[in-house]
Amino acid sequence: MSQVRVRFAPSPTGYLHLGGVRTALFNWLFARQQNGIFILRIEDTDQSRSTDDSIQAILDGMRWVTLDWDEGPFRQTERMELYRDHAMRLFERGHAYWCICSPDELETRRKEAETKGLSPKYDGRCRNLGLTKPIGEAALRFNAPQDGQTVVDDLIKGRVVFDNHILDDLIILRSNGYPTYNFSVVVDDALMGITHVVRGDDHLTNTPRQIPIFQALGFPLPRFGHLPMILGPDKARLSKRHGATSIMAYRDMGYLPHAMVNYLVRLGWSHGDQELFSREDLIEKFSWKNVQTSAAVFNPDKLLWLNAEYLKTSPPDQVAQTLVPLLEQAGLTNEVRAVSTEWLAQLVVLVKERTKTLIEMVHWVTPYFGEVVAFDDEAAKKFLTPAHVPLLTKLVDRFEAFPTFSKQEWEDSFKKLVEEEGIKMGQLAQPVRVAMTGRTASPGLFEVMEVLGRDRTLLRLRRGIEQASQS
RNA sequence: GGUCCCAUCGUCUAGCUUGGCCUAGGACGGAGCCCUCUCAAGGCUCAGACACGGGUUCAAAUCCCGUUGGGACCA
Repeated sequence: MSQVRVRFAPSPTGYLHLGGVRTALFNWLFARQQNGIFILRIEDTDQSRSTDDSIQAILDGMRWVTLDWDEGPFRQTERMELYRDHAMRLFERGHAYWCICSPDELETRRKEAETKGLSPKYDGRCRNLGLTKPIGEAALRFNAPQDGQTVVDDLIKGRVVFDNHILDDLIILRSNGYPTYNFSVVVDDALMGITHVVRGDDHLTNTPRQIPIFQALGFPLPRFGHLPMILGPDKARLSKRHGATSIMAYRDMGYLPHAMVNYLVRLGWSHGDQELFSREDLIEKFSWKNVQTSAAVFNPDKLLWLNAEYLKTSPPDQVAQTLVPLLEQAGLTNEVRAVSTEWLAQLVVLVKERTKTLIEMVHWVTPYFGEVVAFDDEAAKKFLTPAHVPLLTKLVDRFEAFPTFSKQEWEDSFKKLVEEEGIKMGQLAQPVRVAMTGRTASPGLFEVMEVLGRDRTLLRLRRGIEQASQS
């Protein structure tokens, strides 16, 4: 069998959305698994809606989720000659004819047919006129077969049969010389040697229109596969009104690209009960037969959970690295430069169990930069009062007796004080926590001290005592 | 309107090809308990589904037919 060649062919009419990424992902996985070729093709024939910004957004999005392509990006607007040549070839072989019906005429006739309860398809008026060259405004129509059936042996949906008499003589070249969608895809898929056309199932009913064109052009048929749609919570096709649907919006919200990929692949595909997949896992285990036939609702909660999983299990130094630009955005540029990458990784380890996104992580990590920390008003009001001064002072005195920081020794010393005072851990822990982090919620106290180091721990505790005695 | 696709917990899904192992499994979310210096994380437990109706069969979530309900495409 010849080499697998698949493609992802988005229209550049906006950002790259989640559904598109999933389609690209399935194609990419199949290509990688089969040692095939993955092609990126930009379907920008509809120039009125296509923009260069959108093309850039597609490339950026693909790169972010690291779906690399082997050929392309091709642009349809650079291939106009090919479409015209092949359209003319169909005309010369008698598979297409010129049609001089004006759009207005077609519209009125269509309505007439509809009121009579007939099918609204083209009535074939110009089919046998035998026009040899375009006279004024003329479109080229494909002479669609009307007998028999077209069978699609779909990779995902199985065998789907269409009666050919429903087929319309669709326009392949508009009167302005531009090809129509159904024609340009066929030409591209054929010329690019695509072996498996895998796209959204909104294209399933386009397939019987396209197959006869492949055949008339004398090209071999690719296999087809139609992926189910992604729906919003209201079961309507996922769109902007459901909130963020741009892949890049998720980067900005602090999601990890691997978490996105893991989530998206499980939306419509499964491998038993497995939820977490490495890239290698996916390439190895992916198969069309485990792709779901029905549409799936996008579930932000599960995505969030997955992101948290990836935050917890990814190598801390890598997480730290992706966190740096976000810290800089948060105004911590100088602070970040002042510390080592090892220390940043240590910070990630400190907070990763408590955060679900990189944005949350930024928030959790900020107290550990700089010498001193800003106290949260509520927290200080509750836990740094004059009543807390004696106890905190005792603790600092004991800590200062240690020439160096030792997690075990400091923790023992802390617990001993608690015991001697006959109080509960929390009664001392909370004031200490607020003094060190400015907040009432933080990682374990002694982990925090470890990250802060002896000097900063003592400095912050003293500052806490100052604050407490002043309030 | 026509054609096509789809239908298991709230959601993602396993199971359906090759009926019995299904008193339907897992995950997210929810509830509760445990752990605990706070917040998390983690552990354990619970609630929660085969759209409906007919067949076929000793036996159907699984096969067939229909109904209903979603969706897509064609304009």
